[in-house]
Amino acid sequence: MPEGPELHLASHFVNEVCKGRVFAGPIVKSEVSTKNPDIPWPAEAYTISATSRGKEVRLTLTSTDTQKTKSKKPKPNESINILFRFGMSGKFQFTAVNEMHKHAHLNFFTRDEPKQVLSFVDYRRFGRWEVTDSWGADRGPCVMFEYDKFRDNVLNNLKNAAFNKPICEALLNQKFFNGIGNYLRAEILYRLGIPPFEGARSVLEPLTHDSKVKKEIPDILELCNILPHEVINLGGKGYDPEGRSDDYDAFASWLRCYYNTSMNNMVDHNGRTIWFSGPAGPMTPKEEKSRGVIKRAKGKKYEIKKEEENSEVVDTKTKVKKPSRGRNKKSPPVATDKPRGRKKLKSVGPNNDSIKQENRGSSNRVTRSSVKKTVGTNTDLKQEQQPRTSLRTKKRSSNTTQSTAISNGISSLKRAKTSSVETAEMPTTAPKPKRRSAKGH
DNA sequence: CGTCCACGTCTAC
DNA sequence: TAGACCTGGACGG
Repeated sequence: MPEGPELHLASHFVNEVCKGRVFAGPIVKSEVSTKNPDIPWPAEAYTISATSRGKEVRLTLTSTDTQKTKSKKPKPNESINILFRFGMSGKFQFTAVNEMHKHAHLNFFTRDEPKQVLSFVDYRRFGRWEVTDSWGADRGPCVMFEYDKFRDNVLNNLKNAAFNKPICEALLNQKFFNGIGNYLRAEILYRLGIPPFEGARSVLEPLTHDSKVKKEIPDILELCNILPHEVINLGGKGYDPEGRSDDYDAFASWLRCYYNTSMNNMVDHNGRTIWFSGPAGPMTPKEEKSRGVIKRAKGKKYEIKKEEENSEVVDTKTKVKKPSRGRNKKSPPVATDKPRGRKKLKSVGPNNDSIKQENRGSSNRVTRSSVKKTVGTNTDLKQEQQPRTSLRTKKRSSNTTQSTAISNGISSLKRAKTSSVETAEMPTTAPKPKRRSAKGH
């Protein structure tokens, strides 16, 4: 659930399910959760509410005890805050006690029967929590709900080394772009036709002398606010591959670039995949690596599209060196499978020269990928075993999806100052996912 | 059964 | 700037 919109939706979800409910008893941590702290909270009864800021969610537990106890129990109205970061897979769920998720790592139980539980579920366990009243010290203002401060923080600090990097990498720096993640950076740059490896400073510098004149096209900082709000307003849970629910289609359709096989992708200097259209830009990594993707046609059967003309390809067999640094990619958020039939892409913005579209008609969904690597020069790598490793890539593309509901660029130009979301998300219960997603072969 | 990849940080060389 | 940290789905063999 992890980018700004998902964190915000999660806090909204917590507020919805906790409304009018009283919790009680020990807050239980899972056995395997060893890196995160226990939460000592001996209240007889308490309520739970939540707020979010960028990629963090804060739960506030407030005692509803009435007696001024003598012990160390909290006094009436006394509260504590627990700050959460979701890692790659964190989310909140509210279920019956007997339906607790296998990876529920921090659990808050209701006082009344039938007992239910608010759980922080995080199967990869990259998520973290701590008892603190402050937001992450190294994180900037929220791109969604502290827009003015966010904008000032960026434009007043362009000398910072963080902006020496390509714009696509600077966008993941939470010190300045708190709430932007991998899919949002791709969508933001795509809508403006900005090459991902254009220097961050050169992209942002012009905004410092912006005339207060009203612009037709939102600039990149405005999109950092607008796009997350668009996701919030879709009515679903935001990014959630597991959530093959009906409301996920809206999100899948909203994505125009990320994981869209008709787009290009490249591994950035931090090993993360950036999806884009058009030229990569001047700060493109030396060894341009892209990830391959295999799309699965409806029925099954996939095609591979590869390319990379020059450079030699290292075949998979030849493994390559070191354990990859944990970068990875997974299955599809899935590009929207669009109604095929020629569509015209539209990318908003000024220069959308790019946008290549070779979309012809078929539609497909992205699924896994394969690998290969294109090496410019030799640099061969060596391989070792070790835990996971990998390196190599391939590329392919196809069509599909694409602009989707092209609601044309910036649909909403308004930047909500406060939350306006509605619709709770998060299934109240999650039957175990289990086996593959339908579609038997 | 082995490889790759996934919405993100963290921290050691 | 590499790994580490984790689980698991989708593929390939």
